[in-house]
Amino acid sequence: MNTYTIKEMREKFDIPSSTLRYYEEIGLFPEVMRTETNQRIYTDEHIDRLHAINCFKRTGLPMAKMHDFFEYAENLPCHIDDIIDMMEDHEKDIICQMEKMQQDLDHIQQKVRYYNKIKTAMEQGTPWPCFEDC
Amino acid sequence: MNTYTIKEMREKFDIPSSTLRYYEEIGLFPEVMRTETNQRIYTDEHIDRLHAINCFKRTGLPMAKMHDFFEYAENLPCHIDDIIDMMEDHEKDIICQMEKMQQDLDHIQQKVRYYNKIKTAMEQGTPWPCFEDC
DNA sequence: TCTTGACTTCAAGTATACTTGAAGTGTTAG
DNA sequence: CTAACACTTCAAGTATACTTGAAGTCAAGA
Repeated sequence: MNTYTIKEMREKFDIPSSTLRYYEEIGLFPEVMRTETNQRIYTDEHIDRLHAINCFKRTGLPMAKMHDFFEYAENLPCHIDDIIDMMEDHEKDIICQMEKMQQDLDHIQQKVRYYNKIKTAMEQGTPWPCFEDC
Repeated sequence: MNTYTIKEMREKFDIPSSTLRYYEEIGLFPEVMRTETNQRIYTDEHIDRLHAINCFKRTGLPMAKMHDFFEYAENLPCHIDDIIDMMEDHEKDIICQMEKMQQDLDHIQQKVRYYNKIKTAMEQGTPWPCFEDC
């Protein structure tokens, strides 16, 4: 099993050490071992956990729910239905977010086209397009 | 031009009135007119603005940048390049978010499959699958 | 050995985006 | 006409997710 210092962790994930200590403090991390001089030693388990946290974070799962998730995962026999429900709900939520995100992207691209047309019109002195033209 | 009370606005967008007042306070809204008794009157311009704010918000554009955007849009001849840059950057950012979101969705779907396999194994008393099986 | 820098704890501070409360004015149904 | 409720302002409070600072310990090179 590989081990990592806090420096290696922060460099691997490009996050401040304070964030790693914070995640530990709020109980998002499995127990972190220490050297004889009290410095943190992380393992591959922490690497996996941090990947999961980042995935959940990017997809908008609040930390309180991540906390529940990791608790369920540590006691699967009692919480198999809870964890499945949570993940299926989150899956639906992400799909919903992606659909909205696609629509929002369409709107932004429409704006890009519109303002580029205006720029062209400004440079050539032709009349301004209206927004509906896009 | 249609007009709307604060009640109509909050029902149309399903947001609290306080949010509408807040957006106005921080300058995200065009001037809001009042009745003789000082109550706010919104117009279609505010409807459009609120749609834009929601689109920007969902795609992670901070309010400070929305503020700049609306300022640029009100003075296009000076800021046509700024507004195009901002929208093209935001477009790239959204595309990047969508790619990550798709990967994150894959991970979540993998978890859903994995925990469902475990549930089946639990019910049938067969050995637990390992995570790599998914 | 000294000094520079990294680590530690713990408490307090910050950023973003609102939300709530108090105190007052206006509006409407019975 | 009064009760109940919606609106107003302004200041202060809240939630989430960290970040920073102070004070101290530890480590490694000149």
